[in-house]
Amino acid sequence: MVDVFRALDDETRRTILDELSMRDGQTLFEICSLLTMRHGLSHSRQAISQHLGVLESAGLVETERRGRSKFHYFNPEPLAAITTRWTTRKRTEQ
Amino acid sequence: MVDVFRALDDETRRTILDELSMRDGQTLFEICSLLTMRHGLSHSRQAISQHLGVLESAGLVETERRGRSKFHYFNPEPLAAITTRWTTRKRTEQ
DNA sequence: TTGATATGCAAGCCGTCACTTGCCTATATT
DNA sequence: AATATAGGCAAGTGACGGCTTGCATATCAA
Repeated sequence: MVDVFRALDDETRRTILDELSMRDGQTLFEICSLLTMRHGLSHSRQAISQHLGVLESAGLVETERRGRSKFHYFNPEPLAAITTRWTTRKRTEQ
Repeated sequence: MVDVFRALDDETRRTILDELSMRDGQTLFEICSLLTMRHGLSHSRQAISQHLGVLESAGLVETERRGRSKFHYFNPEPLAAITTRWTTRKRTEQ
């Protein structure tokens, strides 16, 4: 299990979330292509696969397998806990 | 310069933000005490000092020096950019 | 069935991060 | 002035993370 904070601490993973938030349901190869074409990130397929594994482990990406393809979907729900941790907190006067 | 995502990718730093968000203007020694007493984190003074440096470099903590003491203040503003990056984004239909 | 496509598993390398240790500077106290 | 307090700087260590490489599995097409 990877927490949301670690999952977000990587620019490649953040860019993957950018792409998925714009266009859901992409496969590993499609994501690899977009990262190379639009962001100049030339990583191996396995590197991206591991990144997607981290994002899925943190609950930020959900997957659905059909045939030999695996489709990835962005789930923004875990992001809510980040800000609420420090915004909705009672203050102790000094 | 440290970005917000890296600064948040550490439980000790997140706990420091917890403490500062509850009670602003604490010194290094006060923060060290709280981490040991209330959270069982027994790190050296230098370790906490380095964490505060990271948080300050990310803009999450601001400091004010008076005499030989340095007071630390929580600044939640950089947190806003995290969620807005993925929530306020136009979606491309597939 | 044969070959191509889409992905998974695992080991290894290398850089970075968190933490410690030792020493130093500056301010306050007596 | 001498001592104590609050913090800073820098080098070293151990562990973890990101990436690659090689091989394996599963599905589709011809």
